[in-house]
Amino acid sequence: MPAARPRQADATPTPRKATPRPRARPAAAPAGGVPFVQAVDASFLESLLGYNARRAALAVIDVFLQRMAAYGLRPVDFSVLSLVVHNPGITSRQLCTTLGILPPNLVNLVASLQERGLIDRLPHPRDGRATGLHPTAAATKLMQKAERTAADLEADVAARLAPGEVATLLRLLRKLYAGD
Amino acid sequence: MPAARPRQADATPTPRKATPRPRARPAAAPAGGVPFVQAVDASFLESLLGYNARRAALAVIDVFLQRMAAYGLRPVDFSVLSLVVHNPGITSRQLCTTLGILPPNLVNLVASLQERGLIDRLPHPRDGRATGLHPTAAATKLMQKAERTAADLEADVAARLAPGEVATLLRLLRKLYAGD
DNA sequence: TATTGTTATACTCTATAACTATA
DNA sequence: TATAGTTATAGAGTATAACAATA
Repeated sequence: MPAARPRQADATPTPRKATPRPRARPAAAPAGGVPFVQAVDASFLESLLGYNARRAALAVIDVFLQRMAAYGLRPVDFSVLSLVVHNPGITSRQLCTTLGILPPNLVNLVASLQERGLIDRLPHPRDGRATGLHPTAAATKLMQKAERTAADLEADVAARLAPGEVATLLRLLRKLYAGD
Repeated sequence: MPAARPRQADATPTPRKATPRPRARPAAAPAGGVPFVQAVDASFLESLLGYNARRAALAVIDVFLQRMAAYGLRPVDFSVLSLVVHNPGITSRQLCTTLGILPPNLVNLVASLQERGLIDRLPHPRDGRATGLHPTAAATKLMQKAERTAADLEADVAARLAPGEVATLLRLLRKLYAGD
């Protein structure tokens, strides 16, 4: 990464003027006037996988966010707790690798869950450098409900698709990021 | 949101102790000892659409980010410029609605593109409150190459899928966020 | 020497309130 | 009054460098 990308820099003073644009395919404008847009044409963007995958992810995650608020869990909290419940003794490093979180950014997240009484931290039995993360009884109970809610949400979203399309979609999505 | 999430606070002293966990399905640990994890089980998360859609989006966008760096364009810059090129005279409001960006966050973005000589701003011919955004010749030239690069990238990603699966994937993704 | 976990820090992204000019 | 654009600002999310303890 080259740095921060300056805001006010300059490089190009932007003199270029406002070429009257003689008759260059007006978007939705009259004859020779300044064109304006009535209906936005986003067809090119909509042809891109990244654009569509991001929009779909945001739509699903938005619903996820709303329903998990009842448990005081953001998506990342849910992900971490789910992994801890299903993998008692998992280390921070393993969480980071699995979820793509950087270690410094996991510290406060885990500390917060510990303060809420959802995670116990015990010395790792094989590696003195590491700390094992263990679900408390409260966490196990909470995640039973939360994962049920997630499954319900999944069913609701699946209702937008035809039977079998959910499995197809999951399979294709996994093929996209497999190996990353 | 309750605030900043305290660092060392306390609230719950986390006494809960380390329940020896008699024989409760050890993740990968021996008999009665503290369990630890050898291979992380992420099967539940991997069954969720949101999780997979997000990972796929991030994987694709990451490649996008790398290749567009050659043009000095982040994904959002590409999206904005693409819409401006295909919709000369589009307004900030129309960009925000199409891309899901909040107006205050578009201001510096557009200003930056204008400083780079890629966008001209002209008064809207029908609405005195609005400003039409127009591509400069440099922007048109740049986006011809950038959109070609995006199409190439699309083909590379599509190589991971069988013929026809890309169309299927796009169709299913759109069904997920349709109406949002 | 390499790795785990941590602190401090900085940059980016996203969100809200409030203001102006025009419709 | 409602909308387009803007400013200022706050809050998440994400990133790097550097350190202590252990492997």
